[in-house]
Amino acid sequence: MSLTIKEIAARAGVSKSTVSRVISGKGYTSPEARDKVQQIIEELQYKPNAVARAMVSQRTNNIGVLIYRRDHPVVSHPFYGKIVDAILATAAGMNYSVFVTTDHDMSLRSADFMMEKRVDGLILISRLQQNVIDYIKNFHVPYLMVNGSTDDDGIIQIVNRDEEGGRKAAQHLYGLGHRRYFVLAGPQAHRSHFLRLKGFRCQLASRGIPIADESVVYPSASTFEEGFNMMRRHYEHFRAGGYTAVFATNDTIALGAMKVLAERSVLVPEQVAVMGFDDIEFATMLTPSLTTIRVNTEEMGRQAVTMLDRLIRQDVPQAKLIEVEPKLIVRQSTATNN
Amino acid sequence: MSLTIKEIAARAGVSKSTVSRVISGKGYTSPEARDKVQQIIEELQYKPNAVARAMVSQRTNNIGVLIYRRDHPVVSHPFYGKIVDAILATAAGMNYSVFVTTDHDMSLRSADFMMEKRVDGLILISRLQQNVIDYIKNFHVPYLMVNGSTDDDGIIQIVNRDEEGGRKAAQHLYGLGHRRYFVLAGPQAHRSHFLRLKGFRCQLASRGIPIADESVVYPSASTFEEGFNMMRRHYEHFRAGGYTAVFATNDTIALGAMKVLAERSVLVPEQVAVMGFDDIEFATMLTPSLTTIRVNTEEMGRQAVTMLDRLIRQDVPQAKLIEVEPKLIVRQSTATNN
DNA sequence: CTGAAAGCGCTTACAG
DNA sequence: CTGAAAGCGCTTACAG
Repeated sequence: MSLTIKEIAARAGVSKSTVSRVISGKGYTSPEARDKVQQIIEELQYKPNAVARAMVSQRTNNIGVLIYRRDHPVVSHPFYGKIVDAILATAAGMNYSVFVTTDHDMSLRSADFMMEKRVDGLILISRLQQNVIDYIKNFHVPYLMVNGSTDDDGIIQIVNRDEEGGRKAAQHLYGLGHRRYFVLAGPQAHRSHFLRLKGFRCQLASRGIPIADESVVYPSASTFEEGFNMMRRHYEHFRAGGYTAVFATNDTIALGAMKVLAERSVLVPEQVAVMGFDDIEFATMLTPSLTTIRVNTEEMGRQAVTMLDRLIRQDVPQAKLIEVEPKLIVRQSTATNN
Repeated sequence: MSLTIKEIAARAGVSKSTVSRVISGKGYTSPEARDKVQQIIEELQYKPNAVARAMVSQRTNNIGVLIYRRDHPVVSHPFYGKIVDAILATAAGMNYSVFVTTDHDMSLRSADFMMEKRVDGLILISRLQQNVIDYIKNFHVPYLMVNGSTDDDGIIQIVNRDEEGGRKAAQHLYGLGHRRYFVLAGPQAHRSHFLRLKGFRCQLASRGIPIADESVVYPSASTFEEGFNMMRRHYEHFRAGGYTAVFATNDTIALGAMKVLAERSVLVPEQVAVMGFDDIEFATMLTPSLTTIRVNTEEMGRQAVTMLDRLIRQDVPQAKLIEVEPKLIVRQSTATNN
């Protein structure tokens, strides 16, 4: 059927071994043999069968990306999608192909998939269940976690400095003169949301402005709908509280809150300043555009693939935790009028 | 290293053949042998090596997704990302793993990747260069195109009924009483944008309202930035024209235009109604939320995988063109005040 | 510098 | 019902 090395060898009048050598560039080959073989390969557009290669080399040059999302799409997720994009770009540059798998329910099935496919390594994104992690550990594949949340500290992680990001957000709002802050904090079981809130609070506390518990509400998911619902539910309380600034632990929650403010004709930023976290693409599109803390997703994706490649090549990195730096992005939602 | 069938066979005291039979469920095996083997497999968490299986079965159970985007991220693309998500979901249900590849430059390299990996089939998304298609044709892999744009009519395509969608958009605006329409039409080389504009125009022409050429501007890319820039550039012309409705051939262009209107304090929908096309996730999030024509991306993804699977299994479908139905989604940006 | 042989981990006829 | 053998398409020592 498909062209094989045997066919190439026959046409070139050499052995399979020789063809293999010219393809890999390893071992000696006479210039004549080499030219002849290369010409035929070119002519017939022969591509070595990667499956066969993987069979003998015990390397597939594939990596797997496993994302856990309970109820939401994943690749089109405005934040995780960016990480996946960065992974794809870096992986392509390093000659890895990538399997993308998502998992809604019992995550073992999709993990199995990966194990059977014999990927060289695995990138876990977001909050994986511990049982999935334990399961993966049983096999020999190297793996690491991006923006994860786990108690398992044996695991290499690529994360954003979320606590510092929270501090930057607080510092920005504080610098604008705000003193009453209303916070929408996503699921605290997730490392990111927890640390963002913590950093935000700590920074303000250090300025002598502790955030009261009544000023913080907790959307049960980091989604637009939840941000919207929680802001609606607590709107009266919010208005009564004299808050001049809203901080949400991610952009989509912030967008949900802004939608409620728009409904109520509350002007942003004139009456209330709003900040999010992540810097998703939409943040620039709405009016007013959203001030946020940008997570360097490109760097995270790049580090993930680079580190995984090292793990695969047994060049074990020392660091268990790789952190990327967040950055304040000021836009209209916190602009001062002038 | 890794557990092999040989090891399982040894432990169970049977031959590799028998182990293979109990795993595949094909051929006869005595209940005793079966139980014993299954127990050991369970105990050791043995997973058959998919690479070896692919080697002999000549089937990888992998499919590849190849997306072309000149300068933009791809997986996080608000529209294509949704299609990819639908593909992932359907593929998982049919026991395919999926490689996702994007391609910025010369697209042959990433296509090569796929050919070497020996995917069982390929899904091409968006506008691929003809040379890539020609290249892919050279190999034996089945492939089809989703939301594509090609002159090549030998190719199986899954598309949205874009022309009809354009008509529906026109019908909606017409029904609201609008008579002066300003249109931002994305790259006309792309089938979707071309047909959406065409449908829109035809529908109105049939109502006796031809759209003059001066009422149509052409963003050079289907992006927010281009929508924004073009609306800005033509703003004076737009104001002078007495337009009461804006139609953009996709949502992100519409969002760009809306941003300009917001800047100029033009009220949507009170002064100007705005419609997009696609129904990206963000359409619901901004205020006013965007009225649009929803493309059934789930159905497209599902059809793509289902059809590709049939191609792979040689169950060749007759239809060259599979169309999915668009749907009008009315939101705030065209709401009538009441 | 080159070819024959063995082997990667499976599956699939084919004997028995 | 079961096992030995061949083979999928490569690569890698090993002789020559």
